[in-house]
Amino acid sequence: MSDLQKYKQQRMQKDPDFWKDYDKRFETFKLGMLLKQARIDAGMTQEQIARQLKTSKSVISRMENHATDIRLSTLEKFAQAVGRDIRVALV
Amino acid sequence: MSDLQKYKQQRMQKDPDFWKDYDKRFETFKLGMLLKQARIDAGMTQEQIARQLKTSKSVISRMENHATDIRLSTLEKFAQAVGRDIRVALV
DNA sequence: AGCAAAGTTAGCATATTTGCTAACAAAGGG
DNA sequence: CCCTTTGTTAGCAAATATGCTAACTTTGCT
Repeated sequence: MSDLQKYKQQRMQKDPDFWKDYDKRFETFKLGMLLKQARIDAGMTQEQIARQLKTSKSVISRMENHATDIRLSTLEKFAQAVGRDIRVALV
Repeated sequence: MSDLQKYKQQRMQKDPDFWKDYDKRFETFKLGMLLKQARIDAGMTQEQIARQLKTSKSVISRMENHATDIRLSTLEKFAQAVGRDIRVALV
């Protein structure tokens, strides 16, 4: 089962009304998953990322889960911590 | 990592002050140009964009010139105003 | 089961963007 | 030139992300 499916199942059980706002939150969710996947691909824990960004692991967790919006600079810092770079384009 | 990035890293250690805000300024510049170009390509004035975003033209000008940082939601709104969409990726 | 590492969340303080107004500058047409 | 449109900038208020602490939960391991 994919991470996406696992996430949905767990979230539905805890928060049955979640599906109502699902579409609204989907973009946020996708970004969080992108970050989480990048971190896992780099084989790092949230705390390791946090140390690189000189912040605390709670900040990282929020970025991956609850962030409603995010600044480009924050995204950039996260990317560098996992040894990558961001690309933003208008398509 | 590109040669430019390597050079900057080495140079940054020797000369921290000069390169202090280099990345930030350069990214801002690039982003501003991207937005401005997108607007011009769409054949729109800053005021037209502003009306779509329900804000004032000064906000648009600042985005294109002086914005030091920007939120993804803001970028997204701008993109929609010029009939496009943003794509953000970790590369 | 018990323990430790990893991850989540809430509440509050701080930092920064964003929104707004108003004045000014630049560019172009009559 | 004069006038209009377009673009720029500063300063302030409001909205929002970010930073931090601390408690809690989950996961994996022995």
